[in-house]
Amino acid sequence: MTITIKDVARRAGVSLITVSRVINGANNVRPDTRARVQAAITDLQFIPNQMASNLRSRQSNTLALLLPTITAPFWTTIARGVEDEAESRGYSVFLCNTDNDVRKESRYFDALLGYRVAGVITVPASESGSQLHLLHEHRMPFVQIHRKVEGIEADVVRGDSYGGALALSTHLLNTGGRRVAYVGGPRTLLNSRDRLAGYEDALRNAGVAVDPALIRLGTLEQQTGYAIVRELLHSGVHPDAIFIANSTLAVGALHALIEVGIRIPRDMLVASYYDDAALDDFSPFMSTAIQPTYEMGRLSVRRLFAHIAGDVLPPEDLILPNRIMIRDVSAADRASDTELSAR
Amino acid sequence: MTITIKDVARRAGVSLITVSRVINGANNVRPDTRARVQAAITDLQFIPNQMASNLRSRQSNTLALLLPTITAPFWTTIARGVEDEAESRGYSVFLCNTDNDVRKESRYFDALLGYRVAGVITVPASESGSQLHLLHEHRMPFVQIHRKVEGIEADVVRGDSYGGALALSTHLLNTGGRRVAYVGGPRTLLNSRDRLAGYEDALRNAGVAVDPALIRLGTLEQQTGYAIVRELLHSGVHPDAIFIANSTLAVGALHALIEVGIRIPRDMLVASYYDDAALDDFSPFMSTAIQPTYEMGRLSVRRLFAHIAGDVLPPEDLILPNRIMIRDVSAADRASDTELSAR
DNA sequence: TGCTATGATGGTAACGTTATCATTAACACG
DNA sequence: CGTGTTAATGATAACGTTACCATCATAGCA
Repeated sequence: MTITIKDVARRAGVSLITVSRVINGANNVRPDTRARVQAAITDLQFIPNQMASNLRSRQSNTLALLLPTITAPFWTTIARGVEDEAESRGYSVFLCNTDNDVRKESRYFDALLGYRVAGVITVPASESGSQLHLLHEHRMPFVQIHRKVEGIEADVVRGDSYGGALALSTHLLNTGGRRVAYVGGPRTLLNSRDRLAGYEDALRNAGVAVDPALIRLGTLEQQTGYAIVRELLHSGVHPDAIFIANSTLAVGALHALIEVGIRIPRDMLVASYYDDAALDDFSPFMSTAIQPTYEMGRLSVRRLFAHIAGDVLPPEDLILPNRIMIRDVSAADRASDTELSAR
Repeated sequence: MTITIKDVARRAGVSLITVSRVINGANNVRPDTRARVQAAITDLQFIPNQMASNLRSRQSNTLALLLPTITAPFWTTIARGVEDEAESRGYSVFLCNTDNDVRKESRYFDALLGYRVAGVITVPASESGSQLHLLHEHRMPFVQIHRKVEGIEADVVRGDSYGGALALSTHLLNTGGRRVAYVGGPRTLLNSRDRLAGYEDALRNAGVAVDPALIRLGTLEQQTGYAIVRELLHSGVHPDAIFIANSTLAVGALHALIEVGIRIPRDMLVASYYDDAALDDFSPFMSTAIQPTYEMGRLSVRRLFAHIAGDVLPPEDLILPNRIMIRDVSAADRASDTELSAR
């Protein structure tokens, strides 16, 4: 029914093996033989069966990429980086959407192991509950992006959360912030911890005491950002600046600020992690840290290929710098504003 | 090296076939035998080799989904629908990102044919240049979403562009619009044509002449929406309402309106196709048509499975209704506004 | 008791490709 | 001219699973 290598061989008047050699670009085939085989392949519209090839050769030219969701630019830009780098090496990418659900993630792990993909790049669905050890146990090469599962000794590629938070927090302090609030994710996430540490160190470096009342942590949802900022404004702690450590939280936070009529940067200095360039217009006077998502994707593939090639590399934290965009007014501009701490 | 069905069989004291039966849920295995095999599978952490299984059974439990890009909610919501429906039937989905590039798309077609996936769901990269006939020639079942390739007689699942455009245009006319402009995509796209037809019929139904000067078509980019609206405002045709037939164009168009200081709906009635719910706040007074992306994904999988099952169905256009959100002020409110056609 | 129907299990070949080794021809060299 | 070396090609087995058919035990029934 379907065309096989056998049909091609018969038509070209050679053996199966010679066809196989042509397909795989072996160099020990006479040019005219190669041409005859190529012609037969074209004539018959032959497309080699990857299943059979992978089975026999015990190899695969497919990678898998697991992402928490494919509806946010942060993740999809990573996917672009992964795909481009993989494609340049002749590999296809199996894209999987975990929805941050460790059970869905586990099902994908099973499927990927079943398909014997060459390697896996994953943003773990959870830093504590992910069954990443499954991959280890089956000797499946893998690289983590952005998150790091506890107890797993393996590579992680991620942005420099500590550095980004330090830079933005320092900037807020330099431009007049004196009571700088922190709105961020839970301590259970590596990047959230690092960002909090960057914030705290910025305060310490500036000789400003860390006030626990100004530090608000919550889940990484828009709703949460909104709720936290509303509470912050009504709690009587009177922040004059806010550092928001996550892009999704920031959207909610900005809504809360706008709703109450707070003007940025006149009434409140704001700096934030911000991963969706499309939303830039939303916040023209907010300094931001942007993660190198595309590069994270590419680097993780490069690292993965080293493992696939069999290189024995000690597990590493590969940290890429964030892009810091300074966009609010200078301290001088703001100092002239008498409504400084009105709220 | 890797664990195979053979190892499981030896450990459980049964033949290969019995293990295979257990894996595939055959019902003619004694419960205690089944339990022994299950135990052996668990002990050995055996994961069946899908390559071998697919090769021998000439079947696959994998579908492919090709999308123009994965960085826009419109497409990714389709992906959700496809994945959910596929998963409920025990199928995995190979997600592919064509970037609207027919060459990239062709490479994916080759890969998918090579992997002998069970079927393909695709948003063609182009309605004229896509090599969709490749799938036909290789008897690969497929369903198109949103776009329809010329000369290909096959199913298409899409939103009711004509109906959506008719409804919104009619609404603009009903709420006081008299010179309703049309901003939309090129006539080369099926949905763009349908939307233009809906707009024109709305005018005809209302007894309003179609003025070519008010109809502006362009590429589906934000930039284009911006440029078109600026030109429209400076061209002297004085529209008092605009129907924007595409979500991406709408973002640019709104920027242009805001920039010039036009207030919606006071100075200009606006209605638009709008597929990104996240941007809703951007346009609180704009009526919108929202496409049933999730359902489009699910329906296309259901249709695809009918083909995979071997049902012979005549090619069909499966058109799903859009959700129409009416959100601008009423005609009465607006009529009292003396600045009606100031610009 | 003998016969058939049914359920449980197994043996062997096959899916379409590539790994491994073998074979042949061509050629260089002393 | 014989020998060794290399290039081109082929034969066969194997990858890990399932299709197909066979076998055997058990039970039901006349």
